[in-house]
Amino acid sequence: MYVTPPLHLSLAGQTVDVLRELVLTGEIPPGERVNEVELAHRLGISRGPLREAIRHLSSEGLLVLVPNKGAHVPKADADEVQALFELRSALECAAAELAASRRTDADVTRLREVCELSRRDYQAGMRFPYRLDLAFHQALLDAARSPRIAEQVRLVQQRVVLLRSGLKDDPPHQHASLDDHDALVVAVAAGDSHQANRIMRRHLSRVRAQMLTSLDG
Amino acid sequence: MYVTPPLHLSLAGQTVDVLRELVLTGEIPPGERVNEVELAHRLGISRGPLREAIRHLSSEGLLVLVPNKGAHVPKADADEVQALFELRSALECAAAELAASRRTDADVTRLREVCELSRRDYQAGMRFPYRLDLAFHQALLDAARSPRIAEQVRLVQQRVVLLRSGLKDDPPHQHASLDDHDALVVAVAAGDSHQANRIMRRHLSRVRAQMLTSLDG
DNA sequence: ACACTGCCAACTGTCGACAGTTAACAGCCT
DNA sequence: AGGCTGTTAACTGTCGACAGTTGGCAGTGT
Repeated sequence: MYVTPPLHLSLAGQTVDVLRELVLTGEIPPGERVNEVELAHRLGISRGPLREAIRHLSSEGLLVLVPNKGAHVPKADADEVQALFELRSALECAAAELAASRRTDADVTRLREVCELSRRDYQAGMRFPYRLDLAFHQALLDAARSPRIAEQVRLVQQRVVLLRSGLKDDPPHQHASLDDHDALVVAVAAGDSHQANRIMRRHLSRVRAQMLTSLDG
Repeated sequence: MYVTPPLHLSLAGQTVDVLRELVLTGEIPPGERVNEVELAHRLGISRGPLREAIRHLSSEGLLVLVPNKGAHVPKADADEVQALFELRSALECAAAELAASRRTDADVTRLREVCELSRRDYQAGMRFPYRLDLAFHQALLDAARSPRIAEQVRLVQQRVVLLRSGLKDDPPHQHASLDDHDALVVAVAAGDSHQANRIMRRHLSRVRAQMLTSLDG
C-alpha cells in the first residue's frame, strides 16, 4: 500500500515554491526588496525557513542577495539578456543535438503533438502560448535524456520567464517560433543532430533578438 | 582612502568557503553524512549559518540533502560522470567557440603562457598539474567573455574535482591533454570557432573516458 | 526463532529573542 | 544656509532552545 509521499514536507521547501511563484508572477516586481520579517509574518512562518527559501532562490538567480541589505528581484537588462541567452544556447543546442541522436518513436510523437497544439492555439488567437512553448522545450529535453543539462535548462528558462514578465508578445515572432519548432521536430525525427543544433541556435537567436527589441521599447 | 572590503563579512559566507574546502579536499569523504550540531560546534558557530552554508553547497551539487536526514557528500558513479560531462561539454564547447570569436591578443598570450607552463611542469615530472589544467580552462573562459557560462563552468568543474578526488592520474592521458590544449590555442588564435568547438569536444570526450576507466578500476 | 510493538536516543526542522549593521533624520556648529 | 555629527529606528545576522521525525533496540507474544 503506497501513500504518495509529499514532495516537500518541510516548511522551507514549500516556501521555496510559494516565493518562486511570487517572483515569477511579478507579485514581487523586479527591483523590489524583500523584507524578511514582514514576508515571514504574511506567510505565517518564522524567519528561519523563509531565509532558507530566499537563499535557495538566489542560487537559482531569481533573487539577488546584498550583504546586510537583504534580497531583491533583479531587473531586466540588455547585457543580462545577452549573457543569459549565450548560456541558454549552449545548453539547449547541446540538448537538441542529444535529442536527435537518442530520441525514440514516443519522443517524436510527443513533439509532434505539442507542435500541433501550439499551432492550433496560435491560430485560435490565444494570448499566452508560453505554456506550450515551455512544453515543447521540455519534450525536447526529455528526448535528450541528459539529467544535468535538463536541470540547468529549467533554471535558465525560469530566469528567462522572469525577464520576460514585463515584456509584451510579438505575434509575427510567435509565428516564426512555431516554424522553428516544426523544423526542429523534423531534424530530431531524422536523427540529424547537426541540423538540430543549427536550428536551435537560429531559433534562440531569434528569440533573443525579439526580447532585446521589446526591452528597448 | 580605500580599505579593502572583506568579501564575506557574514559567518554564513565564510562557512560556505570552509565547508567547500572540507568537501573538495576529501576531509569529509564521499558518502559521509554531515552532522549539523557536531560540525557547528567544531567550527565554533551556531547551526543557523551552518545550515545556510549546507544549503548553498547543496545547490552547487557538492552536498545532497535528504529530508529529515541531513546532508551527505555524493558518491562517484559512472552515470553521474556521463551526465556531468554532457553538461560540461555543452558549456565548454560553447565557451571555446565564443573565445575563438572574441579573443584579444592578450587572451592568446595568456593561453600560450599557461600551455608552456603546463608542459614544463609535466616534463619536470610534476604530480599535480590540476592547477594548471584549471588555469587553462579559466583563461579560455576569460577569453569567451560570457559571465553566465563562466559561472556554470566553475560549478561543473568543482563537481568534477570532487568526483576526481578519489581517482589516480594517468600520465599518457595527461600528455594527450597537453596536445589538446595546444591545438585549442591554435584554433582560438586563428579565430576558428568551429574548430575550437570540435577540439574541445574531443578533449572532454577523452577526459571523460579516462575518468570512466579509472572509476572501474 | 521470528515478527510485531512500543520505547528511546539522536538528529533535523522551527521558532522567538538578542546582537550588530545600515541609512535616514534631527540637531549642532561654522 | 550648508555641512558635519550623534541618535535612532528598521532591518539583517546570529544564537540557544523547543518540537517533530526517524531509525534502532529491547521487550513481548506467537
